[in-house]
Amino acid sequence: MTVNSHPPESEISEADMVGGRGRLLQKGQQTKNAIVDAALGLATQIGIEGLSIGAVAEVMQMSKSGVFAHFGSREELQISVIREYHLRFELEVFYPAMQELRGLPRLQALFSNWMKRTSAEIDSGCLYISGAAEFDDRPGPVRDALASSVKTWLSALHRCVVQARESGHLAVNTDAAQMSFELHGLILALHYEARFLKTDKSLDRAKRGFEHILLRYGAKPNLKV
Amino acid sequence: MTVNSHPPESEISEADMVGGRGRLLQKGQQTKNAIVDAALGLATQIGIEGLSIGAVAEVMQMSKSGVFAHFGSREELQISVIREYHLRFELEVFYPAMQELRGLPRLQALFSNWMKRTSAEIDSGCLYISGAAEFDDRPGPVRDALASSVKTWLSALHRCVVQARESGHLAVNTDAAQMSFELHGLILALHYEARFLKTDKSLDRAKRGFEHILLRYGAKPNLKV
DNA sequence: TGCAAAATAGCACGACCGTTCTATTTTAAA
DNA sequence: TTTAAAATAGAACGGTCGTGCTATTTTGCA
Repeated sequence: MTVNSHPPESEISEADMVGGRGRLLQKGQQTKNAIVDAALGLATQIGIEGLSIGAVAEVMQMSKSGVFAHFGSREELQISVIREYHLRFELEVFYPAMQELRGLPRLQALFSNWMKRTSAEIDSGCLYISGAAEFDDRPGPVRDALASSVKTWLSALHRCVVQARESGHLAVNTDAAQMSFELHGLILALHYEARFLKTDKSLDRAKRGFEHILLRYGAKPNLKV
Repeated sequence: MTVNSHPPESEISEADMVGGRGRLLQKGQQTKNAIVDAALGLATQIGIEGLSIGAVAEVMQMSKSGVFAHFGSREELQISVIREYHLRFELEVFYPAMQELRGLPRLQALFSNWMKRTSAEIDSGCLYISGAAEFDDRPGPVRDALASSVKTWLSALHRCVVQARESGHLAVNTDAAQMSFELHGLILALHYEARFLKTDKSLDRAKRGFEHILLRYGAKPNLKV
């Protein structure tokens, strides 16, 4: 087999083979990425705490020790999964919204993307929500990584609300922290009722709740939702 | 030792010794109640799924098989814990609110009790919330018991909103399901931010959110919160 | 092509899990 | 007080877990 020939049975996609600066990744890094990807898929189903190296190894068709060697501990694997989730959340929810105009349009895009991500993936829950329930009483580095990611995201949301107020899109006396809290609640209710209770129309409820909150904080209803 | 003498080292309280109709409970039933109590304490900390017979046995200072014999399976223990939680939730949140006048006063009491229960217990989370995250992808009798309890409670909330509307305390066009959804979101956000993120002022945020929702649905602001 | 280094497999260990079986103790009624 | 039943303990089983150790294979560079 020559150097640049394609390995015939590789399940690794092209995208996994190039790093941030276009350099070809070593085999080990590719595998590690694939493991994290598989582990994330498992974690969104059975939870971060339920994540086991054996289960990941089975999905990867690797030995336990082979998987283990990439992380050195289960905790490090869990943290890697959280970091990966953070990246995807940014990519799917945050960055696209940044394309929108500062202020209300951006806030609407942010919330809309957030809702989509929360409700659309039927078979994979939100790690930020399930993880919070699992680790609210369990101190340690996993909890820290999780809380740090969540806080980063909630701060971004808060900042977006402040910008909307300062752009004149919301009432000048808008309490940004209060509004963020209420928005967060809508997402949590959407996740709870759609995913656990299987209530239909939950997405519509969240959308209408969003409109109610916008009205309360003085948004001009001249923009589409 | 005579028949009616107090066992000197018993940790079982007087209340555990009488059943619903005042009949003295058999020893086995007392022990079972104590086990469920201990298991509930554990479950609120480490989750229903994390609940292990060995851990319960250690708390109870009993053997694993001794604990096991009362339930026949771990699943049955988990379901017993959920049922006990349901009873306490009713006792603490639902029944006291039923003392209030039908309509807005009762709705306010219901939500206030709910908030208190959600936020006050710092070291013990809400089983309905943590359980939802654990079992949203895991079918089976435990999930069914959990979902059934939650639905019972949410139905009671919904009914209370309908009564408030029909009593003229809320706007006639109030969408009770929508309002319930939004109230649920506030509680979830309170739980998330107070318990996981340790954000202070979360209780105030929930209270203010409640006022916002009341205003939106046309409640006369003539009643204390 | 050869060779050091990286990646992976295989195995074993101790710990905990739920569960079963059997023996022992405790209870409650006769 | 006797006695059958209920409650509990103890040991053991097969399973999975995370992790360490030691081979073996694979990789990538000189």
